[in-house]
Amino acid sequence: MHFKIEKKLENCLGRVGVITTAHGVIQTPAFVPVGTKASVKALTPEQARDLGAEVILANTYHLYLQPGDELVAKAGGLHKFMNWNSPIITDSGGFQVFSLGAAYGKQVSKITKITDSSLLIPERFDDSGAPRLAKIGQDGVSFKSHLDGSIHYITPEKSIQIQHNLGADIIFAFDECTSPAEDFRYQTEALERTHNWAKRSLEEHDKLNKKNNIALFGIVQGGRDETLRKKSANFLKSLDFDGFGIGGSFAKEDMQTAVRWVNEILPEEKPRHLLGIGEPEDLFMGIENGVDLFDCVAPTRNARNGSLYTKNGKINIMNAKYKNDFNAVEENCKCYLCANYSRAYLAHLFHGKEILAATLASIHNLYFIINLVKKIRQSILDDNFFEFKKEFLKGYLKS
RNA sequence: GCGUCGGUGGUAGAGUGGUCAAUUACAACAGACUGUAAAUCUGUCGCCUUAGGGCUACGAAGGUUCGAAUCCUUCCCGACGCA
Repeated sequence: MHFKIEKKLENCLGRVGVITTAHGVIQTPAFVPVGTKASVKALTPEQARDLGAEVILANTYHLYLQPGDELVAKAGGLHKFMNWNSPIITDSGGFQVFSLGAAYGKQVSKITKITDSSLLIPERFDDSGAPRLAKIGQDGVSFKSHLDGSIHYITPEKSIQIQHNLGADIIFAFDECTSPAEDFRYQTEALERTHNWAKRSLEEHDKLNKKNNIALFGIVQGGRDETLRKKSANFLKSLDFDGFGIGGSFAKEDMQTAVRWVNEILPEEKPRHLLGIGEPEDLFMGIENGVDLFDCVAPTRNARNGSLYTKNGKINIMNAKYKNDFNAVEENCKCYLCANYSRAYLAHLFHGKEILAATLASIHNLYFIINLVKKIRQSILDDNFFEFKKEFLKGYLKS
C-alpha cells in the first residue's frame, strides 16, 4: 500500500490524497461502504461499484463465524469469493468486543448522547453480571456466537491470522472499543490492553505478510480523555503501522476534539480511518480534521429502514405524505433511484415490504454519502471547502 | 319455513357476569438508527381532557342484576344443515 498526499487544506489538518493498493486506488478522503459479511446488504458488487464505491469494509469476526476464513481462503480470498475486484478493508473484530460485550442489550452504540447522564456515572457500571456475548480475558476475548452459542477465543494473533486468510488490502489491529460510560481507571486499563494487542497484532502480521501485499492499521483508543487519546496516538505512532484507525464510542460533542488531538500527533504521511462514523456533518468535521477514510453502516441501515438522505435532511419515505408524491426522492440527484423512480413508488415498495425497496434506498443513500465525500474532496482541490461546508450544512441541518 | 352456529375496535381474532376502553397479531400514524446480534427497534393507536378523570362503546331494541361484550326476550344480518 502506498499513500500520497495531493493537497492540504490550509490552516487545518485536512488533506486530499490517493491510496494505492494491489487491487486499485482509493481517492481520499473516501467513504467506505460496509459489507460486514462479504456483502453490502441489498446490493450486488456491481451496483456498489456503479454508484461510486471504490473500497468496501468487511468484518473479521462475522466472516470467521460464517462461512469461516479458511473457506474464504480456499475460495481464493475475499475479492474472488465475493467478486469485488477493488480494494477491501477488514475490521478486526474489535468493535464486536464492544457491541457484543459492554454494549450488549443496551442502548449504547457508536454515538452516545451526553445528555444521557446515567451512562456517564461510573458507579453504575458494575454490570459484570449482565448478559453479554463477549468477555475480555487475559490474552484476548471470549465470544459466544450469536449464531449457535459456540464459544470462540479471539486473540490479536488469531484476528490477524483470520484477516490474512480473508486477504483484504488493508486490515486492522485487534483492539477494544470502549464505552464512553467507562470511568478513567477502566479506560486506562483498556488502553494498555489495546496497546499490547497492537504490538502483538503487528508482530503476527509481520510474520504472515511475506508478500508484503497487506497493510496493517493500528487503532487509537482512549475514550473521551485527552491525555489517554494523546498517549494512544503517540504510542501507535512509534510502531511501524501502515496507517491508523481512530476508534471508540463517542458522545457526539466529544468527537471533533478527540479526532483533532489524535491527528495532530499521528504522522502526516500515513492514512487515518475514522472508524464507524459517517453522518454528513461528521464527514465534514472529520475531513477538516485530517481523516482520510470513513466507514459507516448508517447509509445502508437507514436505507433499509426507510430513512433517505436528501440535501434538506433525512426523510422517512414511509410517512403518509409521500404516498402521493410523484417527485424523485431528491431533485437533480443522479443516482439510479432518483433517475427512474418516484417517492410514491419507493413508499409503495416499503409499505408492501418488497425487497426491491432496500436495494433502491441503499443505492440512493450510498450514492448520496459517497458523492458527498467526493464533492468535499473536490472542494478542497478547488479551494472552497469552507464555503461548500457552510452551504451544504445550511440546507442539511436546517430542519 | 324449521334447526344449528355465529355477529367484538380499520382487519383477523381473544374475552363469555365485576380486575374491560376490551389480550394478541396485522394495518395505520410517528420516532430512532454512526468499525451491522438490525429488511430492526420504540412509542401512539374510541372521543374529550386543566391528564385527576369524563363520555360513548362489543349487530339493534328491550329486560334481569348493585354491576352486562358476557345472562334472558324479540328483531335484523351471515354461514351451514333439513325441507
